[in-house]
Amino acid sequence: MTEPSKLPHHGVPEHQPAAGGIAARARAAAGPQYLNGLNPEQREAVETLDGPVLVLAGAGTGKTRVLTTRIAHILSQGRARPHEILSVTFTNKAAREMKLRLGQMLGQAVEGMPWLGTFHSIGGRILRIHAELVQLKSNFTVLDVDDQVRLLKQLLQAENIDDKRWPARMLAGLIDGWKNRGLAASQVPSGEAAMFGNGKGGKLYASYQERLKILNAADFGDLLLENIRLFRENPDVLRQYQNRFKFILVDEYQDTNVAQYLWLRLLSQAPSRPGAPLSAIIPGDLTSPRLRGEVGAQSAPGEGDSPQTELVETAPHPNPLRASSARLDPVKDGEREKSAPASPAKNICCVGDDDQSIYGWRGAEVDNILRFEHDFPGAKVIRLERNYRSTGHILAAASHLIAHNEGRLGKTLRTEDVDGEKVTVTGSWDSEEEARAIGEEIEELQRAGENLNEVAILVRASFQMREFEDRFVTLGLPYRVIGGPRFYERAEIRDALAYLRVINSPADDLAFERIVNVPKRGLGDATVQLLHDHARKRRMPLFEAARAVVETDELKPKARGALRDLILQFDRWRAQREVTAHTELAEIVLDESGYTEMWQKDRSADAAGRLDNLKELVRSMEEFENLQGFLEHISLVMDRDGEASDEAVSLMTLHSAKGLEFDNVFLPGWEEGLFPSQRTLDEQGRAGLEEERRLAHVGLTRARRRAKLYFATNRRIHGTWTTTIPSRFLDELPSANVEITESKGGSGWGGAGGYGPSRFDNVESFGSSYTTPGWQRAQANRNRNQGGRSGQARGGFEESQSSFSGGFSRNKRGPIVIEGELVAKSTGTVSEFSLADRVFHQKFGYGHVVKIDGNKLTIAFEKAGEKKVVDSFVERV
DNA sequence: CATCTGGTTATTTTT
DNA sequence: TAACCAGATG
Repeated sequence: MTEPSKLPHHGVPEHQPAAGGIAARARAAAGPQYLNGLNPEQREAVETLDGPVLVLAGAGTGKTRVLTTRIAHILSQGRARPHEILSVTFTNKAAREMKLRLGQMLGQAVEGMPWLGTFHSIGGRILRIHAELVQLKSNFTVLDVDDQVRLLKQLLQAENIDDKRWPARMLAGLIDGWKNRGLAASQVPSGEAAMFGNGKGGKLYASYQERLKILNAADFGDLLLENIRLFRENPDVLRQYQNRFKFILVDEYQDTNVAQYLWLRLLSQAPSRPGAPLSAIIPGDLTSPRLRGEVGAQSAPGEGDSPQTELVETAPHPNPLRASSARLDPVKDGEREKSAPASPAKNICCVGDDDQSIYGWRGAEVDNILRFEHDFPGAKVIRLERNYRSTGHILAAASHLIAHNEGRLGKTLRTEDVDGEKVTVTGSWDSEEEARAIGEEIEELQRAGENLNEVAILVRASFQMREFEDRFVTLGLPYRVIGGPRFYERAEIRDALAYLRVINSPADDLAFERIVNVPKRGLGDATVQLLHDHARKRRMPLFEAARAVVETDELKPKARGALRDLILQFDRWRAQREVTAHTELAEIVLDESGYTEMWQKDRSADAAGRLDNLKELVRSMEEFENLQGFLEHISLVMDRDGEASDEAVSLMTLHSAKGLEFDNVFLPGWEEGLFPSQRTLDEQGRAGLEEERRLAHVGLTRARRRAKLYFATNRRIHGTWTTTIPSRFLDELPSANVEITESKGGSGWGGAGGYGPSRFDNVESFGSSYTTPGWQRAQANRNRNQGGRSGQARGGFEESQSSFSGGFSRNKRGPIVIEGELVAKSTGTVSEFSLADRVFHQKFGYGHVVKIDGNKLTIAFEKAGEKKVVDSFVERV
C-alpha cells in the first residue's frame, strides 16, 4: 500500500500532463469531487464497477488510492451500502489505513465498513457466526504457532515418532503448507502425506484437526480452510454471503495463496439458484491444471534430509500461461475461454503487482495474478504505470532489473519526475566497513538537513542488522528496528494471554499447559504427564483432571499443594470476573499469579521491556468490551506498532519494507549467496531467483530520491569469514543510471595499522574466475577507491581488468602513481616478516607465513585457510 | 525438579 | 560465532 505521506510529496495528479487528453480532463473536471486528481488509468480502475477487474499497480502508482476511491465511488453512486462491500487486505496495517483514508474521503458518513479487514479476520468472523457447522463453538480459540507446535509434539509422541528426525516444527510447516493450498487432511496427495514420519503424515494431519475440534480451536490456516469447507458443505450459507457482497475488493492480489483464491472464487460467483449443485464451481477449481500439476509431478527431492519440504514448495513447472505470447492476450486462447467457470463472476476487483510478489515461500501463488484473466473471464485489466514516487534514475534501474524476470505480466513504470541522482553501487572490504560507510553517509545526509525518518536501511536477512546497530550505537545515531517478533508473539504476552484463556475457557489445555509452571511452581514434566494421563483416560480437559488429581494422593505433597493452590486461584479469578472489569482482572491475575514478580526479579536486560509490554497489553484490552471479545481478536489484530515518533533511521528486512517508502534507501549486502539467497536458489531454482529479483525490485522502488547499493568482499557467515562476489543483480542494472562510487568507509587512512584489514588483503582470492560486468565494475571500483583514497584517482577499467586477471602484481601496479600513506604501505619496504612466522590477524585469526611478496604475505590461517594479506594487518606472535 | 552442558544449526514471516 | 534445545546431571 502506498502511504499517505507520498501525496504531498511527489505527485499528485495535477502535475500530470495532458496524457489523458483534453477529453479526459474535461471528464475529470465534471466528475464528483473525489475523482479529481486521478489519472486516466486510475480513474478507469475506479469507475469500472461491473464485472471482474484486475488492476496491475506497479510500485508507487497509487494503488491504495484507487482502492479507497473505488469504495467511495461505489458508495456514492449508491451501488452498495457499506456492509455490502467485502474488502480484503493481508495486513491489519493495510486495513487500518484503508479505513482511515476512507474516513477522510467520505467524512464521517460511513461508520466503518464491517467487511473491510484481513483475509483471516474476515474468515474468522464468518466462521464464528457459523461455528457449529464446522464442529466448533463460536468462542473458539485461534492458535498461534507455539500452541500448534506443542500440540503436534504431543501427537508425535503418541504415535511414537522420533521428533528428532521428524520435528514438530516441520510438520507444522507441512500442515500449514497444505492448508495454504486449500487441502484438507483427506485431500493431501498420498505420496506427499506419506513422506513425513514414515508414512504417518496424513494421519497426523487428521488427528491434529481432530484435536483442534476437541480443544475448540483453529489455527490460522483453518480460518480460511474451514471457511471454505463451511461454504462447500452449506450452499445456503454461501449463498447468503454471495448475496450480501455486491462488490469484492482485494488488495495485494499477488500474495494470495490457493486457499484465499478458492475462498474468493466461492464468494465472487453470482449466487447460484437454491438447490443448484455446487459442483458446478468447485471441481473446476480443484482440478485446475495448476493445482493438479504441482501436486504429484514435481517432487524431485534430491536431498535426503528434507524431502518433505520439496513437496510443499512450488518448484518451477511448465506453465502454459507463462508462455509470454499467450499470456497477454486471453482472447486468442480459446482453450482457456472454454474451461472458464460456468457462472459469471460478479464485481470483483483485485489490485496487485506481480513484480512485488515476495511471499511465495509463504504459500503465495503468483499464478493467481498471472491467471486472473483466465479465472475471471471477461476481466478488464488495467495497468497503472505512472509512478509518483521515485526519480527517473531509480525507476529506470528498478525497471531494468525486473525486466530480467520471465514470469511476469509486464509493466513499464514511468515517472515525470526529474532524473535525480543516479543509483550508487559501493563495494567495501567487509560488512563492517559497509556499516561504517553507510553510517557516515547517513551522518552526511543528516548534516545536509535530511530527516532521519526518511532514511532506511533494508537488508535481506536480519542477521545483517546487527552490524548496523553496533555501528549506530557507537555513532549515537538514532535508529529503530522495524519488524522482528510481533507483539503478541512475545513470550510474556503469550503467557499473560494463556492465563486469561484458562480463565475464559477452562478447557483450553494448551494455555493451561503453557502456564502451569510459569512462574515456577514445582509443577514440572512429571506432574504434567500425570495430568495428561488422567485427562486422556477420562476424556476431560487438563484443568478438570488437575482438579481430580488433587483429590488423590498420586502426586507428591509438594506438587499436590502447588497444584491445589493454582486451581483455587483460577476459581477465585473466575469468580472475580463477574464483578471486575476485564482490564483490572488482568492486572490482578498477573499480580497474584506471581507472573509480574517473576520478571521484576529477573536480572536480564530485557526484563524491564517485558514488564512494559505487559502494561501495554493491559492497556490494549481497554478497547474491547470484555475478556471474551478481547481474546477472540487478540491473535488476529494485535500488532505492535510502537511508532516511536522520534526521528530515527529505520532498519528492517526487505520483506517488511514492502509498502513503505523513504527518500533515502540504503541497500547493503548485494552479494551472491546472500542476495540472491543461496538457499532460495538451491530450493526453488529459477522461481526462487525470480522471487529474489522481485525482492530487489521492491527494495529499489522503496526509494524516492536516493537508492544506494552496497556489496562487501568478505562477510562472516555462521562465524567464519567468507569471501563473496557481487550480486548478479548488480550486473543487471542499467549502467546509464548507476554510478560506482568509492567507499567512504574509512574516515581516512591516516591511522595506519589500527584501521583493520583493507580491501587489499585478499585480492587474489577474490573471484579469480569471475568475469561478469559486475565483477569488472567491482574491480574498477576497487581501483578507484584506492586511487581516491590516496589522492590520485587513476587506474580505471582497463587497468583493473588486467590486474585482475594477472593477479595482484606489483609491477603492474607500480607505475600507477599513487601517493600517500597507503601506497607507502602497499609498495613498501621489505617485509619485516619471515617465512613460517606465526602471526595473528584480526579477522582470520592465527596462521603462519608461507610466502612473502614485498609487503604482501601469503598466510595459511588455521581457521580461514590460505589468504593473501598486507603485512601491516598481521602481527607476529 | 532445576540447572548445566554439549551438540546442532543457521533467510525472508502479512495472519 | 551464538543461540537454542534436548538430555544428562545434581
